[in-house]
Amino acid sequence: MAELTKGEIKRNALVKATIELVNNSGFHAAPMSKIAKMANVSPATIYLYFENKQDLVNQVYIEVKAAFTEYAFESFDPKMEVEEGFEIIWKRIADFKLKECEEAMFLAQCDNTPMIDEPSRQQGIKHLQPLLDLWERGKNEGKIKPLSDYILYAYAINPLSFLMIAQKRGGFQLNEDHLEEAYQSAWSSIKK
Amino acid sequence: MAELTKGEIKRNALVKATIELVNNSGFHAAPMSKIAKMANVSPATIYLYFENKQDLVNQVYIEVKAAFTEYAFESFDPKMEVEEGFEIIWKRIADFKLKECEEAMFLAQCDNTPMIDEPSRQQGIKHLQPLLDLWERGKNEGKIKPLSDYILYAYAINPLSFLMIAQKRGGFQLNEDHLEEAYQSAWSSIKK
DNA sequence: TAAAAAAGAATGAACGTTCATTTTTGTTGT
DNA sequence: ACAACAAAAATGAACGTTCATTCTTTTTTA
Repeated sequence: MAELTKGEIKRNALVKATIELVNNSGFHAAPMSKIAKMANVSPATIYLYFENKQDLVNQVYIEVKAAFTEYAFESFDPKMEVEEGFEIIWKRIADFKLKECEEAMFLAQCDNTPMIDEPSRQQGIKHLQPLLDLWERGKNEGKIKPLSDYILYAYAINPLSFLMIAQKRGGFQLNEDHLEEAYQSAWSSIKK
Repeated sequence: MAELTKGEIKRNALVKATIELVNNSGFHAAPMSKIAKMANVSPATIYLYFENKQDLVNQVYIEVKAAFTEYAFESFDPKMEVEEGFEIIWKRIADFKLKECEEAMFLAQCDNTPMIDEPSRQQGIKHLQPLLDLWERGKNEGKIKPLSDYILYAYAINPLSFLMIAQKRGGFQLNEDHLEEAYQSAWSSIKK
């Protein structure tokens, strides 16, 4: 297994506590003292690993985003056919949003607020490149509508965030059938 | 024209300032003192109109949501054909998100964070009923896929929020062509 | 046993909220 | 029409609290 130093363990606990507190209370009600307590650490210790609160949140965002995209592209190979590649990526993303619900919620919140500073946001976007490349190829091969990447993302990927939040908030339960329906909606809104 | 009392004017200024500050800095960096200053009002005056900061944000949310849905359904008539009704509502919503960008951004932020308390959130959802009714009818008439309202919303309406935020953040410009493409994507993902 | 990591207590700033006054408004009697 | 005045609205300063961050000391590591 991964050899984690004591420092890495503490840092991970801080990251996890930050995600949990920000998810459940929002940035404004996630004070450093609570984050420290939840991570079983002194407030002062946070400053051994992070410059300040903004830096903490930025770093958590970048790391979670990286974990998200790594998960998304894990079984994807750029040599795949466009249809297969998209399906695999889409389903991995759906998987992530359902299984790693806390992380996904955190990303959704960051992506819709001024919580994260601009450089970190840019940094987070970079990892999506393989998907954009796949779409580019799909457009060239006449398999995907020649739409802006923003529109493709809005209709093919982003709806999953909405569904995840709806699920988390109550009532609605996202089951296997729903997921297949959602995938069909996603694909049919971008396929040529 | 509307006869506004001095109090209503002040209250409106407070609402506007809240939206602007929360949009640009987030709840955590929108202190009452700044909201007051931006509304040209003393901090103490806020408490003549709102119980406390949470109440202020809740009320602003409910009011903006009400304005949003009123705008969305303005030219809609429940007796319309399903296709026409949906197109009209969709385009009004798109209009709102582009023209009343500040209000729409505020709603998007509220809908993706724990900023608003649960009762106010529920209150905000109620106004969407005409759209859900239209979908219900569309399903009965075999014109709309028999999907959960959540999924329909996720694919037909919510993508507009993503596009609006992308536009606001930079680079991407949402023009007439984009809008028509987006509408086609929206309709094709829910039509039977 | 020296250096690094961690802790808890301390600090000053900033926050939400309230308080004691002042200003504005609207009503009354003349 | 207006002076007198009570009620309402609005204010700036002040309050107690909480926050992010730092300082000093203790504990752990190597």
